[in-house]
Amino acid sequence: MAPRKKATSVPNSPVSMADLARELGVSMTTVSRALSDHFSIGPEMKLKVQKLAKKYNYQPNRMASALRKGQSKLLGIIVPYLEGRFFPKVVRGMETAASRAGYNVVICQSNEDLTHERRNIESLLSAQVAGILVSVSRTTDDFRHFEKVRGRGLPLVFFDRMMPGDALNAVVLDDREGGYLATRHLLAQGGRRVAHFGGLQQLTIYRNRYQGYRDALAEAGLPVEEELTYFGDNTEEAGAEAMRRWLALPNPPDAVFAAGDYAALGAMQEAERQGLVVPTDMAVGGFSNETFTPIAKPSITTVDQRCDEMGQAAVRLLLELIDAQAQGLDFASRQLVLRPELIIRESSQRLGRLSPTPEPLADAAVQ
Amino acid sequence: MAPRKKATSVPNSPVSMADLARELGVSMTTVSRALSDHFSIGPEMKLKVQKLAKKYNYQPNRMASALRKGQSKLLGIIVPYLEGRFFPKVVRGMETAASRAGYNVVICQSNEDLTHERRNIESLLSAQVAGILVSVSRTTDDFRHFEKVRGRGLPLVFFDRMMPGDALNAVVLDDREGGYLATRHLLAQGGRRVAHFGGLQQLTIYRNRYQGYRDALAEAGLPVEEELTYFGDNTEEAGAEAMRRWLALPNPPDAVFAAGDYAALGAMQEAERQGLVVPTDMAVGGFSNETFTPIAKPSITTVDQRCDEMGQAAVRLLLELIDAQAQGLDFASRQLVLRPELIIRESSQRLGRLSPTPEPLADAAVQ
DNA sequence: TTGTAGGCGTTATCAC
DNA sequence: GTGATAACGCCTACAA
Repeated sequence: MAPRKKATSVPNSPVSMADLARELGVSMTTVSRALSDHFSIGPEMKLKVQKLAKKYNYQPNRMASALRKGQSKLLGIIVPYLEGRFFPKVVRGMETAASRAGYNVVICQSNEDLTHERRNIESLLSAQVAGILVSVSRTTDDFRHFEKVRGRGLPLVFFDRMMPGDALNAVVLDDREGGYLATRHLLAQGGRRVAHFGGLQQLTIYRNRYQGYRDALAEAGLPVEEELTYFGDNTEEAGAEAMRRWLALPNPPDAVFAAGDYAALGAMQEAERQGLVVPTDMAVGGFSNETFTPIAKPSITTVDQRCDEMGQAAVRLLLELIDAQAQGLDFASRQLVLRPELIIRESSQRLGRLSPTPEPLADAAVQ
Repeated sequence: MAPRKKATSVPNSPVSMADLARELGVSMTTVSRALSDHFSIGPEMKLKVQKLAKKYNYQPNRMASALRKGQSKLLGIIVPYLEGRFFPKVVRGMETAASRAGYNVVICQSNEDLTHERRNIESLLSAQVAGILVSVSRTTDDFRHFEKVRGRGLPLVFFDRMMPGDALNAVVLDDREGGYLATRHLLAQGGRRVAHFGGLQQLTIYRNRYQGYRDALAEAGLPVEEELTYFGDNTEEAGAEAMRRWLALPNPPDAVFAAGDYAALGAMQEAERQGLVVPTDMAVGGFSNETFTPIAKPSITTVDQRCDEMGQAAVRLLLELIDAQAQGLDFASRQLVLRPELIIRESSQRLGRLSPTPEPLADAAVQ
């Protein structure tokens, strides 16, 4: 039996196509077609149906439609976490783009954990999402769950962090370019010995930022010195620890490019604790344009990741895939690469003047 | 006909209960019951079914189940926006609690706009969510769309910002208490004339923070002076503007409690630009514990909103409502009030010592 | 303890 | 142009 409550207990019970059909004395087919603007329905009939639908505030039952079509109006999103600035901003862009196209987004967090990530995939498959957007967990070294998604013919788009391979759809930042721009800038500001705080090298994004660093050094004819590189988690403590090691060297660096803003901040603070002046004695550049970077004193030079664009682009790509698949077309896999933006602030500016008024925060919010 | 692709194009096509039933030579009923651990099924049969389900990696089609039961495993969330620290953190807590209970969350942004909010509601109703969590848009002054949700018998929980009325389920912060604690602290630090930067007074949260401010003044036997209050958006510029006005007074304040951290920061920076020393000449307290507050120099005293708890508590309340409704029980509406936490930092500490080492960032993240 | 059958709301196919 | 009907996958009242 239908588990729905009696009409008495639920006054505004949802209206179904059958209700409209009955009231108009036509068949459900007609109603369905009129609502989806099918060509075979006469214009005056269409109008009648649509007016009644509006009157009763008819909302199609998406579950029923999804069941019938094997295709819902839901997009699944898997992010490693929802802290910091990056992922919330990307998700924000995704939700905006999705809702413009009449889709809703379902969010899952993998907590940087493979097991969670697998469960997230199952859960989204079970929810019959029309496609999945995923930024791969840091600890993921087995990618069969993603293969399974593709095996089911479900469109899949990676963003920011992708699995290895070529035949993938993805939207990523040109992290190498970001590392290159930041390092070149530090060199241009008179850096002679530029150190690098690198993220964990399992993640492509961090390998690429490191590569950009090396490219910039190579371009300047400088060697990559092992003692000037440190790899760790992007945290203040790790950044401070790296700086302590560097300052204990016989020939310490005079600039540092950190692959993350938290590490940059920690390194900067440690340098100041040890009596150095930033940027004069030690220029600092970070990565991610975290909310605090324009506020820190000195404000921190960093690389912006175009979060919103990334989210919107990923959704657009996914919707194209869904469309193509609905039409039975083959779709060559595509990788979009967004260009990062170097944001120069006080922590790296040795030459030229500092801007007299600090720039306003990008993220100002009312809450 | 079934719109699904042929088996050749989709090798790992999803397995249905009918498939399992056929393979085992039993009825779908048996399979269905075995999978939901129904008492009427023998243990060895249960085992057989569950093993086969595992073998084929059977995932129930939630759309079908939802359609049948009139009840999905989706929770709808409406937030005004996904920027800043607060809402992403709350959503994070919601997703965590929801996924523990086997639910997925669907996110919508209202962009602080009534029209969007109405559309969000329609969209979630259409998606057949099992319940809705909403933080009301700032511009919303018509609440019929929420009444409609309740009219449909769909559980509704407000968080942080609720609509007016009593018979509501909600999880909110005790904003009055937060304002009171912050102001009392500023007075205890020797503030004689404490100013207040207030948010837009349409929102209850800001009215309550203002009320807390007045309560603390009253307790200290001080009057509320109109020239010491300023209302505006929580932005750096507005904070700076307020401070400019106050410093132009014949008898300027020596402390300020801002209902938002961005305004607190702006006010603090403006005071420093005018040559005052924070906290000695001007003590500053904010609200929200934004990511930048521990990093600013001086670090900013603020009120933490227990975001994660709020998200989790809201989901727990919603799930209770869903449960109660499934059992046909009546559920007295309930309002949970979370106690805020005053976080004392450098911007307000005139007495006692400043902590020698700055605390680590709460939000350190790897991205 | 297990099976049969009907229906949730929508849409695609076929017939008129 | 329009209508009747079957099916999507699951759940459950009822029968056996």
